[in-house]
Amino acid sequence: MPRTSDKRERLITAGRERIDSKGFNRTTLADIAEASGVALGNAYYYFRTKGDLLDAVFSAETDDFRERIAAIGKHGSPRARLQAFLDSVIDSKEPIARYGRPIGSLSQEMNKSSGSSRARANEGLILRAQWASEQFRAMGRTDAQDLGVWLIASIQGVIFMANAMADPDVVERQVGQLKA
Amino acid sequence: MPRTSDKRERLITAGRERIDSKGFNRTTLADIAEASGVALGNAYYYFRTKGDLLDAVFSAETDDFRERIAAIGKHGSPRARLQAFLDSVIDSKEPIARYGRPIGSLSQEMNKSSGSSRARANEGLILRAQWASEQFRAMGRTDAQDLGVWLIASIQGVIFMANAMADPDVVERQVGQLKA
DNA sequence: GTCTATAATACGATAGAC
DNA sequence: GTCTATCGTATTATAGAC
Repeated sequence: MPRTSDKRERLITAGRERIDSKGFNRTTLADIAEASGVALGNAYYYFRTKGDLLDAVFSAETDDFRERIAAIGKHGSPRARLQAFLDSVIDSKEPIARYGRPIGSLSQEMNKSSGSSRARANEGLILRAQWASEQFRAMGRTDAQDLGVWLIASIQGVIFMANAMADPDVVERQVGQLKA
Repeated sequence: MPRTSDKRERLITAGRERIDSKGFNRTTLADIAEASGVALGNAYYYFRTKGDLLDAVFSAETDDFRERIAAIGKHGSPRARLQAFLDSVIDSKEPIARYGRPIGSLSQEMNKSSGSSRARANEGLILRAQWASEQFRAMGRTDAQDLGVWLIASIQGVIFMANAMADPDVVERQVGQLKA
């Protein structure tokens, strides 16, 4: 018996994948547990409720985004950073068209299960907008705030349409336009 | 005993309102039935399954959109028509920021309950994009198709952000920008 | 067509042995 | 820490009287 196990992490990873593709409400704990190779009852050793697991999923997603912008931070100019960010969106065009699930869209789905989840989901979106606004500000734009919100909104919208049209190229063409 | 009753329609209207505000998965049939003043069991006389009711809700929403563009059609120029459409979005900024529920966002929530629902939800989005593309085409734009998709994507994205930020003015400012 | 039960099921959560 | 079994409850859906 190992003193430490990676089950907690496996649950988060599997939860993230299932929730991304099916949505929170339609993803059951049994589902996540099975995908993780963890017994249903055992999952409750790691998370007191389903909502707690969701919170962990959101935190993991936010951490990932922070890592992404940290990596992007190496690019010299704010403009290059924004473009690198858009490139990273294009890179995931296939899963986007298939699942159509920007992390933020989850925020609309929840409310009841865990009071903090909605805030946590929105946090991801707002964090992105803040980061984008910073880049625009560094570019000397006076309307940086609105521009940041606009950029993230546009990406969310494109993801949405690409999913509705089931066409990954929509991501590429539209985000390509955004870069200009 | 009336030969015809408006219960079917009442169920659709109530369903639409509840689903708009709470989402499909968290809206129960008992909930809709009560709001309609229809007994739970009786609802099944009108709709064989919950998914069937959802389909009817989507059809109603699509019909509404067709009416809206028919009314807008009176405006002389395609440009004026597009602007009238954006105005209609701004007009509903409060419910948008509160519920954050563009009809299209439902498409991500469903799949299981009724196979056709997802297609039906996407249909609403695609219809909008087609209409917008037509206007751009009438304006002589060669990239009309992409522009139409872009416009609808932008609106969806803005609605999204406005909801995340719980700020109706985001709708007004961002859609105002789109008009330019 | 409409109603009041109630069946059937799905799912979150817990109990308790190991 | 992990497992199997099960409880409690919410919700879709049906049965059957009127």
